[in-house]
Amino acid sequence: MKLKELASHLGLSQTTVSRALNGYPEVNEETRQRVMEAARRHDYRPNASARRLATGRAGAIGIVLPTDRNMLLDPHYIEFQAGLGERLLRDEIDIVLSPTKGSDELATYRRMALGGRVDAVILSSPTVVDERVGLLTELGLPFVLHGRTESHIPHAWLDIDNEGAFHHATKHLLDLGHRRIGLINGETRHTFARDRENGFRRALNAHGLAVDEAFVANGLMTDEIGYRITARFLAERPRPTALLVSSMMMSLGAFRAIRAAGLELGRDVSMIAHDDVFPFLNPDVMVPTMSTTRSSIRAAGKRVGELLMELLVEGRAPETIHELWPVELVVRGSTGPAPRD
Amino acid sequence: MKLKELASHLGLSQTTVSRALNGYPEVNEETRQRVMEAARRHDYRPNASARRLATGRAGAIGIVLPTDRNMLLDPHYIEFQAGLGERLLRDEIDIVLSPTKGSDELATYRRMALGGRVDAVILSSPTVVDERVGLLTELGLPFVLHGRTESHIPHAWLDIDNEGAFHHATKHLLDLGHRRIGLINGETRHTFARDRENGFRRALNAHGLAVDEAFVANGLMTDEIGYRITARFLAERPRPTALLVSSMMMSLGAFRAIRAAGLELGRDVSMIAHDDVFPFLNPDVMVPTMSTTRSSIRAAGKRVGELLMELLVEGRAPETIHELWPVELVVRGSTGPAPRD
DNA sequence: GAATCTATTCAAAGCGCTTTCAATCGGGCT
DNA sequence: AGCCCGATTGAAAGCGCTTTGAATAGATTC
Repeated sequence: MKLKELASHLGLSQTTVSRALNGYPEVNEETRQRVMEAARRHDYRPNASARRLATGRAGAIGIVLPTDRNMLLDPHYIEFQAGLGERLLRDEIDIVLSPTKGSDELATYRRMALGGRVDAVILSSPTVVDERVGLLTELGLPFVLHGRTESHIPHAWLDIDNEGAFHHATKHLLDLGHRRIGLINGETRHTFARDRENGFRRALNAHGLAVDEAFVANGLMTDEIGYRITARFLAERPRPTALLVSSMMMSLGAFRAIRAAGLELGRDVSMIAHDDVFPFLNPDVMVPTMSTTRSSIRAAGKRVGELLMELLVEGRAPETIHELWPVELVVRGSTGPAPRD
Repeated sequence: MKLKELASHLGLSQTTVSRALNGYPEVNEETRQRVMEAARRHDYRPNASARRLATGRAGAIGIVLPTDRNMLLDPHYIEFQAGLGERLLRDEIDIVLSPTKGSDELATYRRMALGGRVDAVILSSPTVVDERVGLLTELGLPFVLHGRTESHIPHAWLDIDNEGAFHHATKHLLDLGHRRIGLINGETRHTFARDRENGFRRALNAHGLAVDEAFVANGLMTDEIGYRITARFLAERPRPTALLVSSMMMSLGAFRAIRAAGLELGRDVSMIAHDDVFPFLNPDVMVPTMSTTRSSIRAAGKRVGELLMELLVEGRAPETIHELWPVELVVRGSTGPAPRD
């Protein structure tokens, strides 16, 4: 069923039917009801491509999906998407995933912009200096950055307070008497990793402590890397009495390494991990329960969707969109007072 | 830059330029080169909507994404998507995610089909009786089912041999002398869960053993549920000496429960978990290493993408597409001989 | 030299919508 | 009666691309 047919069925012009369906005010209310009813009865759906072509709007927002194994292809993505989708659903906006090989990433953004497949894109896991911001600005494709990057170009972003979170967490450990604290972080090129490290260092410095570089490590946020780094840390003498871990996934590995070293989490070694709140990994039911800095990545996705709509529909200026979310510290069983030497 | 402009730039008609770019044979080779070169220089990209409208093809395939927390919103999804994307990338096919609330799922498929946003869809995690197959067939929207469902309607599917995998795993445990084996499975409505249970039961029966229903449990495949079910199993007397677990995520919880009960994995209790091969969770580096039934969900995604293209481009008949992948059993450290009573 | 191919190019007609610009019809006003 | 106005509806022009049906020019055939 297309518009034309529907219109002739009703004995109306396409114009009127189109207007009625799209909520234009100049349509007689009675006519509108008739049109709506007929549309429902015939299960009419406007053809997406035609509508897009006519309006110039794509009705979709894009996410470039790097398919390389070691990109951020992990639960973070899907949770974020779920939140985003939750919001976009309301306006029947689709999410277009454009798979890409790592090296072609920029080209893929270019393709998206020029091809008119999407009205805007989401940028995730930015690096400290992220060229995507410049590219998209140049291409004129609206975007919201989830995270932050150093750029003089004004743009919309939403980030959590990584610096503050890890500062807070570190301070908490210091207050518990810990003096040798290890940082198990994501890859250095990512802004969030740098920010977390900054928070960590600031807290130590404020306490008059130097950072032991042997206890700062970065890597992919996987179970395995978490295990390796922790094992390495615990082999040092003296070893750290507390660990700050950038992801729950890594903390799983860290946990194993602690046990493998014959130590007990929460007593011999304390740990605080950053929790993005995954439905399948609950720090509350771990044994011992895991202390975390917590911020729902799903909620962030939802909010980013909202901001995107403001950008697109209400024409809000990108440079007015800067949101920094506070991160709460949830103290649970994996943190305790520093053991006596 | 649009086609019209590019054409007038070149002093050619839109027709010729369009043909040159799309590889039609009736274009002079020299002309084609000129066109290609100009297109590159001007960074020309055909407008996706216009092309879709003209050809009737959407150049995208759809995935309905249930945003409810307790649907399959977990790492399985993203890994599958990554594999799918890897393949679709080659043909510049997009993946359109249509977020939906659980209850509106069917309506979302309907919307996708009628709106012409996608050329086909992927169906994931089917239930034993899955109404989506009927709906899509009726709507005439091509699809490939990842998994299986009971349906008299011919359709394309790719599944792993869940029955065989768990039969094999159970048999292996029996051979090691285990007699009380627990099954920690996904939700019963999913076909894969039913198939795995069937494999489990068949192996026990073939061995002349009755299934102890107290040792069969189903639930969401999360860390937490894995923990709870295992704790319950281990509280029984006599308790099971081996566990069959439907996901690595659950096995993490199971592992904790085993330890919490003061038991040792691989000695007091054996475990075999199903591994979908996540990059962030490696059974080889766990302590002890985890025995698994292994099948890469990412590889499945890639293959489904391939099948989709055969369906769409080559016009292969859906009913000729039935792939059942064997699942390998990888014996590692978490399985050992049954302890003496 | 006329007729027939062959290779190449083009004009124009859609694809199914939205939107501009006009047209129509009563009623209200002067 | 004649004119203006608000409310409602329509005809037609695009949106940027693909594709059909023709046209053109040079090559080949008889």
